Amino acid sequence: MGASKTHIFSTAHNELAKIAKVMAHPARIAILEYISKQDNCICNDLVDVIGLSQPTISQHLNEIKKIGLLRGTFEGKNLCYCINQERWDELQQSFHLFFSNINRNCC
Amino acid sequence: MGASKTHIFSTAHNELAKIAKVMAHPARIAILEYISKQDNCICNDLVDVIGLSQPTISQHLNEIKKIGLLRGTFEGKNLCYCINQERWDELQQSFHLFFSNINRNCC
DNA sequence: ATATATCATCGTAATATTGCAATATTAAAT
DNA sequence: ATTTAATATTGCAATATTACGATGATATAT
Repeated sequence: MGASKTHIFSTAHNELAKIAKVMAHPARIAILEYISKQDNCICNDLVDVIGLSQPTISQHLNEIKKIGLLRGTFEGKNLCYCINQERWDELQQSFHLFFSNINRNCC
Repeated sequence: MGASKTHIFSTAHNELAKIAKVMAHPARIAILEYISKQDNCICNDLVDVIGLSQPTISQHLNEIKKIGLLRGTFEGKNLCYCINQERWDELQQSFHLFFSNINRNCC
């Protein structure tokens, strides 16, 4: 085995799990936090800030990009990107809904 | 490699990543949602509800337990548990803080 | 006491993730 | 055109995760 049986779960459950998976690594949390606090788009300082190799940072950025959290140009020299705020708000709302939906009468 | 370099990240980043990791699987999202919506503690219906084998469900429950999200007794027959609401609120707050901390002046 | 039901643990196979060195690609600068 | 700087891709090794069958432990029912 080793692969998740995604087909037996609802789209909503798979979606939230996918988002959580991106956040399930301290490097990606650190990257997201760093970018989200910047005044401007950032370019080439993440490798120094985070402390992982350039290929590893690049891979982590790609995971973050996959769920639509980054805006910017991704070609050539001086890649410049920042948080996609609409998407950011969507994710925040997804987690909020998940955690809000609890039955306080239990136990 | 294969293992995360947790030592180079802050405790806060590692903590949030650890929580997200638990949520990074649709089965665990489904389990958490199901339990959190119940009126009473649940016992032996998760295997049927989720659709994974009993050992697999047991493992997922253990992951959820590790971050303190479950309350109840865990030995013998008729295991009975529900959501630890204090911890639930803590996690909600953690995600809320993470997503709130964004600089809206960028780009 | 024995059987039954429920949950945990062990062992194992399949797959995914993490990380980096080496290399490739891209665009600007000289 | 060549060099240089920034990012992406490839390939690989180490480790982690997912899933389940088999088995073990525990408590209730008969």
